[in-house]
Amino acid sequence: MLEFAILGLLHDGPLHGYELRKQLTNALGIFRALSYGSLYPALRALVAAGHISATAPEPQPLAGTRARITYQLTAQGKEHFQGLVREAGPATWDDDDFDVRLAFFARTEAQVRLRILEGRRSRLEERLEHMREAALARRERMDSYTLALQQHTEDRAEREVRWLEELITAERRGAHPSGSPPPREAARTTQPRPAAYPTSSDPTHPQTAHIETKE
Amino acid sequence: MLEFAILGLLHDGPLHGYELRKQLTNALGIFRALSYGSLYPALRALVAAGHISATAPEPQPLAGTRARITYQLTAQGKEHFQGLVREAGPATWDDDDFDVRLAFFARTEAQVRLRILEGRRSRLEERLEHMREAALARRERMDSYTLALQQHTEDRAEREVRWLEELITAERRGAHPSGSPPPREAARTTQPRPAAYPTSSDPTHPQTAHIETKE
DNA sequence: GCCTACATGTAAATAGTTACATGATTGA
DNA sequence: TCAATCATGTAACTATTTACATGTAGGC
Repeated sequence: MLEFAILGLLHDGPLHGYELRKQLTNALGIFRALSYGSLYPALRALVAAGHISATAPEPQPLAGTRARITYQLTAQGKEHFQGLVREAGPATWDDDDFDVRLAFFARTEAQVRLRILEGRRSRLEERLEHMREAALARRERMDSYTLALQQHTEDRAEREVRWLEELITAERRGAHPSGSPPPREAARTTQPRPAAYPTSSDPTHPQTAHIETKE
Repeated sequence: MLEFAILGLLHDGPLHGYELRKQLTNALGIFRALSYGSLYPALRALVAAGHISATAPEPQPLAGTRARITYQLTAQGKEHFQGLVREAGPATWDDDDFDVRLAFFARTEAQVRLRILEGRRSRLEERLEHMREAALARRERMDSYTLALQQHTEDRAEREVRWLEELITAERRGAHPSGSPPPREAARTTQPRPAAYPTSSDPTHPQTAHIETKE
């Protein structure tokens, strides 16, 4: 999940570790408090895998800073990310994963977006049902705090379902919510297409045209 | 966190593992999908530590079931739990921990309850501030999905702050006496409120916290 | 002189999951 | 016969945090 998020963020342009962390925790809100103890090893693993490349530490660092190492996505990394995006399965429907996926929806094909949104919705509805059953079963034995928590959790889930409903509707209309600017095209690819990958024998859906609805 | 939750649940009476898991996932909503792979080892560790005791597997299991092992809190376990409750520190302010703590508020002293509620609130407010700053900084580079996620996350946090505000107010009114014995069958629920949520997301309507000062 | 923000890293520990294995009973 | 629900458990793995270590530079 962390690697996915790093690749997704790096899609918008090169960044160094420290800044990457800030974006993941503050801007996107995913990863409440990501530690360097997980970030830096992850970055090195991605470099080793060839998904990202690292610049040598800056020879003359800016005033008040230490030399930084800037990471950027390779063509291979871009491919890899797209592969991960398409893999979206049941694991994607729960809390943390879903947020991360949604954060990079602009780089996700419409059909996958819809699958994720609907998967998330039914997951939430399932949970709501379970909660209500359980609540009924033990309603006499519940103190006011448990009850308050339960109701808040239910309320939150209901709200998210309604929100998802809106997103799904917008998606089906082929439009984007909030009348915001459409997802911009990806940054230029400096490398030509890689020749072949071992798993390319798997036939992908041919009708998946990368359609960006431009208003 | 898991051990804390087990001890907390067992406070209400003995349970066997399978049922314990159901309560932790469905009823309390904490632990999205707790696996037996963590539950059973945790139970054994608690037994080894003397915090809970296990009955021998039932000689004659009920129809359609396998022999069960029932666990119950020991006096020592009760003490230990109270110790953990009082330890509530900054780690308690974030998402998962907070829910678990709140779930066992009925067994928590008033002053600790207030500390947790206020800690959680300021944590959320801090997060909101970070998010808004970050959003401002990169608002031109944000696609509609990122924006939608951000707004939903903000909205959720704001709502939780308001909810906490209510809980804190109720707490300050002295709704629950300090160091009181656990309200075993306490908190007569006024109304389960079936599905009476407003259909439109009306931000002006504050969600009523169900901390009824049952006295 | 110390604290904060910037910047990168490692080793050990922790908390949990996944996949597996067993086994009884009920109902389609 | 097959799936589902109930019920307990183990071993291997994964992801992530914590605590530590190093270093620069500006402001109080």
